Amino acid sequence: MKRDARDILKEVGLKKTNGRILVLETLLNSDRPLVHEDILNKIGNENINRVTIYRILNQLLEKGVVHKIVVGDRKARFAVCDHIHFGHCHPHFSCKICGKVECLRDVTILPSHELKTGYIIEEQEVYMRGICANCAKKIFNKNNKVKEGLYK
Amino acid sequence: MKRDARDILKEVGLKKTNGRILVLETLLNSDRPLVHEDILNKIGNENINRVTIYRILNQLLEKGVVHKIVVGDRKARFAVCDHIHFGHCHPHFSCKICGKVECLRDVTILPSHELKTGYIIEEQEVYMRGICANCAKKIFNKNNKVKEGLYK
DNA sequence: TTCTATTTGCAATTAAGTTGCATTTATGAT
DNA sequence: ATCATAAATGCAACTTAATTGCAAATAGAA
Repeated sequence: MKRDARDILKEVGLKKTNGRILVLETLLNSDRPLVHEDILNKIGNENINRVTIYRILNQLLEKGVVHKIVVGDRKARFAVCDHIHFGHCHPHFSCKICGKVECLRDVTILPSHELKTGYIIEEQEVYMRGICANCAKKIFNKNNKVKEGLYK
Repeated sequence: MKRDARDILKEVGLKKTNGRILVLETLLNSDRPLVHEDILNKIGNENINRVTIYRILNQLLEKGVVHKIVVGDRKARFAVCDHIHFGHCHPHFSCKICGKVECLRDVTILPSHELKTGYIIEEQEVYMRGICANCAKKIFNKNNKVKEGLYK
C-alpha cells in the first residue's frame, strides 16, 4: 500500500504546501535514493525553486520522514523511510560503474559483538560500494563465476 | 609498534616528499580521523599548501594507505588503515554532542544473511551516530542507566 | 474574508574540493 | 656527484553543493 504525501505531512505536522507535496511524492515514487538534482528535474524548474527543495528535504529529515544517505560524492541523497523513525538499518549500495545508489532493504547488519560501553547509538548507516548485478553481468561473461565480495 | 611514514611511502611506491611525510605522520599520530583542515592546522600553512594536502590524501587513498570517512557534514575525514587494503570493516562513530569522529576498531559488522546475488561488494563503510561515552556521562547522572542504543 | 506566522523565490554567499599552469624537487641514469 | 626528467608543489582561479537574508506569497486558523 502506497503512502500518501498529504497524510504524511499531516502526521508530522507540516503544512500541506505545493512544494512539499511535490517533493514528497517524487521521493515516494522513486525506488532509490535521490539527489537534490534528481528531484528538481522530476518536478521541473518552473514548478519549484531549488532552494525550496533543500529546505523541504531538511524539514522532512528533521521530522524523520526521509533519511539522508551520504556516499562520498559530495551529494546528499534522500529516500522516504518505511517507518517514521530516526536511523535506519538497511545498507545502501552504490555502484562504481553506473553510479546508482540503492537500498538493500532485505539485508540487515549487526555488530558481531558488543558495542563500546557507554556509547549511545542513535543512527546507523551502512554503505557498500562495488559493482551492481547489472553492471557485473556486462563485465563478466557467463563462464566467469562472479565473486560475491567480502562475504562469500 | 608505530609504523613509519617513509616505510609506508616506499611500500606503496610513492616518492618520499616533504608534504607526504608530514601528512602521513600527522595521520599516524592521530587517534581519530582528521578533516583536511585539521591536517593543515597541524602542519601549518607555511609548511604546506592546502591543495597539496588534498592531492596527497587522494593518492594515499588510491594506494589504500588511508581510508576516507564521510559522515554527512560535507567534510571528508581520513585515517590511516591498520592494514593496507581497500575497504575497511570497522564502524566509525560520530558524537552529535562533541562532534568527534572515531574508529570503533574492535567492532566488526556482518550482514545477517546473504547479500543480493550478483552484487560485488568491494568496500563497506559503517557509520554510527549518537553520543560518545564521555558526553553521555556528562548528560546522565550515575543513577540513570544509560541505554546502549540499537543493540542492547 | 481577514490576519499572521510560515513558506517560497531570488540573489548573493559560503565552503569543500578541483583544475591549469608555471616552478620546484625527488630520484634513477650517467 | 651531477644531470635529466617525470613527478610533485604552490598559487590563483574555478566548480558546485548547500546555506542565508530578505521581500513577496500563501496556508490555515479565527
